[in-house]
Order: sequence, then structure tokens, then C-alpha cells
Amino acid sequence: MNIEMQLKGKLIAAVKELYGQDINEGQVQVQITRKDLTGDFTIVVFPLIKISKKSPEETGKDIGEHIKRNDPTVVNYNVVKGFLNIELAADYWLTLINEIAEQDRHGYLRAEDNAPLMMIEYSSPNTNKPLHLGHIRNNLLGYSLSRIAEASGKRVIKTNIVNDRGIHICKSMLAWKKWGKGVTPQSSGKKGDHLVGDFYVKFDQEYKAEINTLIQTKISDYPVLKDVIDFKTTLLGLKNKKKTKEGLNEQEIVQLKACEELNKYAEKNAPLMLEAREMLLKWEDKDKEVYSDWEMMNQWVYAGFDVSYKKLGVDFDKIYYESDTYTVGRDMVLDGIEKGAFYRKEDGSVWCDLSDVGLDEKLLLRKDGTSVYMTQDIGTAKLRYDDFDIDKMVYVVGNEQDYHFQVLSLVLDKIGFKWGKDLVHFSYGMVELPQGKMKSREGTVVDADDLVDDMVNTARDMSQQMGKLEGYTSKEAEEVYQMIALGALKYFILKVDPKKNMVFNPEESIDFNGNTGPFIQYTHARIQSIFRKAAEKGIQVGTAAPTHVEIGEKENNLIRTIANFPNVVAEAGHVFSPAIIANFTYDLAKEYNQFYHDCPILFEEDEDKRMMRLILCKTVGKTIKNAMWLLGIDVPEKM
RNA sequence: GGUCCGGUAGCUCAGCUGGAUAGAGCAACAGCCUUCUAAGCUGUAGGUCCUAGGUUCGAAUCCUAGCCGGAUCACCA
Repeated sequence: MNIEMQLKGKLIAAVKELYGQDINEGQVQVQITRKDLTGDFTIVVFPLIKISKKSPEETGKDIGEHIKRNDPTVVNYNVVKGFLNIELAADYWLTLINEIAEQDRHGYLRAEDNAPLMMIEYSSPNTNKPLHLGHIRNNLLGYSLSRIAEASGKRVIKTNIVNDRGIHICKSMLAWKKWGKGVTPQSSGKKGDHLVGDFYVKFDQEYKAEINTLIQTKISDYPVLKDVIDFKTTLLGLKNKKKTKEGLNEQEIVQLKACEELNKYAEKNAPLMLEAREMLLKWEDKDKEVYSDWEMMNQWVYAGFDVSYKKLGVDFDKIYYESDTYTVGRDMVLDGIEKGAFYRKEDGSVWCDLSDVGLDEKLLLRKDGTSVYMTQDIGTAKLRYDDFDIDKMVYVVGNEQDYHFQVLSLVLDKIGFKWGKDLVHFSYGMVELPQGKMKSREGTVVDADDLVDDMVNTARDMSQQMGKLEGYTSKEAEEVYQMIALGALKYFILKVDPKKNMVFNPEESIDFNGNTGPFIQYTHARIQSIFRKAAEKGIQVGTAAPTHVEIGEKENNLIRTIANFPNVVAEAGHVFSPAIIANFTYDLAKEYNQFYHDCPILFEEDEDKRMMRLILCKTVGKTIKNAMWLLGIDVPEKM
């Protein structure tokens, strides 16, 4: 039982005895005392004055006195503006820190064999382009969440669904066929995922050109558009005007409609798109040539992804491929028609009607029988639940897909899967650049590999300038550079509330000072340095601190913070937020640096005090390491 | 237009299950290395917590309305 709970119990007993009333836990508030006031825990007495029928000050004094009399660990109390601050004895805190010092995994819960099984899906890349900054946020969040869940006592399976089929893949394949001249990663020296991504871009360029041509030849079919000179600008202009207060006049409404119709026609009927569609059909028919090209190009991409994942330090327990799951999904959709959950339109396409819950109709199979995104997600879910005894399924996917997951949940429920309703979409915000959103057309997409490489280079430069890695081999030093670079990147991204959009400035934002990963890593390295020095000086570091020494303000802050770590882990696991862990770790590191600055450790002459501080250092070091582990960040011995 | 998310210092973000004087970092300015790692520490300056109402002992936090920004509503994924 933790101290807050104990205090709450004492408070309830005090109210009962003093005022003869029973109150429940919801009526009492115990919080950690603000740093600028004396005390360890604070009881808010306002909710109690109705019961005491006295002023907040008097009520606070009554209760404070009562608790102090009945609890030997409470040595003092004070009442400020209706807040009762309780001060605990130093030996209580020192006993506590000794208990914590014994544990290697303070704050973590052990996952028992029968603990709930949580499957966490993250990454989910498309095989038509390399990973970028957006994927980085996804991967880091997913990986960190899985560790937090593990430390919260869950059994965890990290999974990835690779988007290896669909029209987008056909686009890259088609472009490679047409313009690739047989180029391979080997022949070009290019990473496979980047090479395939280049052809996706190529397709898009040629496709756009075809759309324009098609629009020019067809525009004469629309009399309302006869005065239009630049189609694109007109369409964009009308769309924007529609959003303004002024709105569109009648003629403009007709024009916009015509524009959109023509545009859609062109997008659908551009020769390249028709070819890609045909290729998708062939692929679903397992056409020999298409299939072998597909397999070859996929291998290139997987090899590339493996490198990127390794660079980021993330991994998976089980990988699913949509090429395996989409047929399962298709069968389930067809099955759903028979069950009456879905229906077929005249053209042969299959739909799910969700208008009864205020949503639209949703397409599940195209009229040509090919699968869409939703189809494969249904199949993947089915396979996963067949493979594992999942208690909770978590999808780490961006918030632009909120609607998709709302629908998926309903669709799964409709075909009778009991787990459909309670799937969790862990929805995170977008990463933007200082100039705004990343746009591939404008070349502002930040490539994942490049970003990590840049960070490592920066870390290496800075580290070498400071020259604190003497005695390290170049291989050891290189490991530290990697650690720092990844620490900076991961911390920068994970410290932000996942739900929110965030701005990432590649040049300026990745700092190594202040509220950053390296700052925390540095604090850890500093602590380790103390122990190296202690060994040099022949100072023994015991296993427990003497409990009779006095503790100062900084020491008290540190102990209280560490003691709170289990609550922080539990909270982070509850609301799925690495940011909570990151903020905690920063606070701890900052407090430690203040302590380090103010209090001599090895130079302390009072042996008991020195021992107490060393135990404290040890515990802080371990807690930093454990907290950073939850973020997927390693900490160095030297830096 | 419907639905959802957000708006806190010049910038990037905490704080949001209602609690005391709204906090950090960056940037700016001023200090601290003959002592355990200065990637550190200390100080100064910087605020209409988008606006207006409401709820109450108490609102950045909850409710309503509005303003601004974003996402989404595809036979894309």
C-alpha cells in the first residue's frame, strides 16, 4: 500500500472521529505538496468544511493535529489557505529509498503467465515508399507503448501489418516496368525501399500529366466550362471560395460540379491508372509475371525496411502481410452477405450500411471483386485472433484514420466478432515541419534514414569536440554517438502528447541541451562517473543508507519523485502515453542535477551522509535507466 | 455542411479526473568551472491560458455559444 492511500485512510478515520461522519475515498484529495512549501503531502480541506462546520483553517488544524498524534511517521503539519500540508519523518523516506534501492525494476509490474494479452500493431508501412518522419513517430510510439504495457503487467505482442498489395504497389511496379530499364538495388547502389519509392513518384508524375491531357480533350464536353483557361486553378479557386463566408453563386456551383466530375473522370480513365487496375486484377489472379515481379520488388523493400527498423531500434514479434490476409477478409465479407450483414449492389460491389448508427455506407469489395483497405483489415483481425488469445488489440495509427477505425469496429461487430467493439485505435497526431505539412511533391518529406544519419553525425561532432570519451575504442565511441542521436530523436518525439499534432524542426529542434534526451543521458553518465571515482578512491558503496541522517530539501525532492515512479508507469500504461514517462524522467534528471550542484557526494565528510547520498545516486541512476527503457532509449556510462 | 481534434510566453511544449502565486526548454540578457562530467547550475525579462457567458468556496482545467486552425466524410491506403 502506498503512502497516499495510507494517508487517505488516516484522513477518513480522523473525520470519523472528529466529526462523527463517514466519508468515502472520492471525497478526499491527497496530492504531492508544491515544492515551494513545507510538507510532503497536501490534503485539500475545502470539501470537508461542510462536515466540520468550521473554517478551512480550523478544520485543517483539527485534522493535522489528529493525524500527527496517531501516526508516528507524521512529524509536522501546517495549514496554508485551507490546504493541510503533512510532513513525514526523514527515516520514513530513507527506509523507503532503501527498499527501492534493492529492486532492479522499481516501478515495473511483472507480467504473470495469465496476465492479459495485449497485441500492439504499429509501423504498418506501405511497400511503395521508404519510411519518413511520420512513420518515425508511429514506430517510436508503438515500441514505447509496448514496453510501457509490459511494465504495467501485460503480456505484449508487437505486430506489424505490411501493406504489400493493392493499387499503390501496382503503381510502382508499372512505373518500374515502363521506365526502369531493369534497374535493381544492386545495379544502382540504392536502398531497395528508396528505389521502389522513386518509381512511385515517377508514376505519379506521369499520371498527373495524363490527367491533364485527358481533361483538355474532354473539357469541351462541358459547356459551363468553356471559358476556363486553367482548369487546375479554376477548380482550386472554386473549392477555396466554397469554404469562405461568401460561398458560391449558382453558376459557380454548377461549374464546380462539372469540374469535379471531369476531374474524377480523368483520374479514373487515365491510361496509366487503367493499366495499374488491370495489373491489380492480374495480381489477384496470381498472374505469373506480375506475381514474380511483385515478389522481387517486395524483397528489395523489405531489405530496406529491415535496415531502417534496425537503425531506429524497433522490432516485432509477429509480422502479417496483407497479401496473406486480404483473401481471408474477402471470404469474410462474402460470408457477411449471407449473414445479412452486408449487401451487394447491382454493379457487384459489396457494401455495409451503417446509416443506422449515423454513418455512411461503406465499400468492402469493389465491383471487379478486388479488395479495399477495409477488407484486408477484417481478414488481418480474424487471423490474429485465430493465432493468439488476444484480450486487447491496439492499433497505432494516425488520427487521419479515426473514421476508418470507427467503421472497422462496427463492421467487425456486425459480422459477429465479440472483440470488434473494444478494439483500441491509438490515434496520434501528425508531424509537421515549420513550413507546414510535409509534401512529397514539394520535396519536403523528411526521410527516416537520412534523419537518423544526420543526427548521428551531429552527435559525433559534438561529442568529439567535448572529448569525454577518452579510453573508448572507436567502436565503443560510435555506439555512444548512436545512443545520443537516437536518444535526442526519440525523446524529442515522445515527450509530446501523442494525441496532438507536433512541429518538428530538423535544423533547430534537435538540441542536446535543456529538455532533451541527451540531457537525461548525460545525467545518467554523470552518476556512473561518480561510482567510477568512488572505486578509484576506495570508497565502498553499501547496499543501504543509514536511516538516522537528516535529509535536505533536494534529497527529499529526489526521494519523493522516485517514490512516485510506479504511479507514473501505471498512469502511462492506463492512458497510453509515453509523454508522461518522458516528463517524469526530465523532472527527475533536473532535480538530480540541482542536488548534484548543491550537495557534495564523494567530498562529503560525514560518512553516513555520504553513504545516504551514494545510495540516492544509485537509485536515481537506475530509475533514469528504467524510465528511459520505457521510451526505447538507452543510456551511456560516459558521454 | 456533418463528425472529430486542437488553440497556454517570440518559438517548441507541460499542466486539463476543478485547488494555492499557470510551469519548463529554446531564443535574449547577467552570473557560476584550482572540488564528484559546464551536454550542468543560478538569476533577469517575457502571459487577455482564443473570446463571451455559465456552473462554485475555487476554472487554463467542467458546460454552452462563438472565433481561428487542422483532420475526415473516395470503387485511395
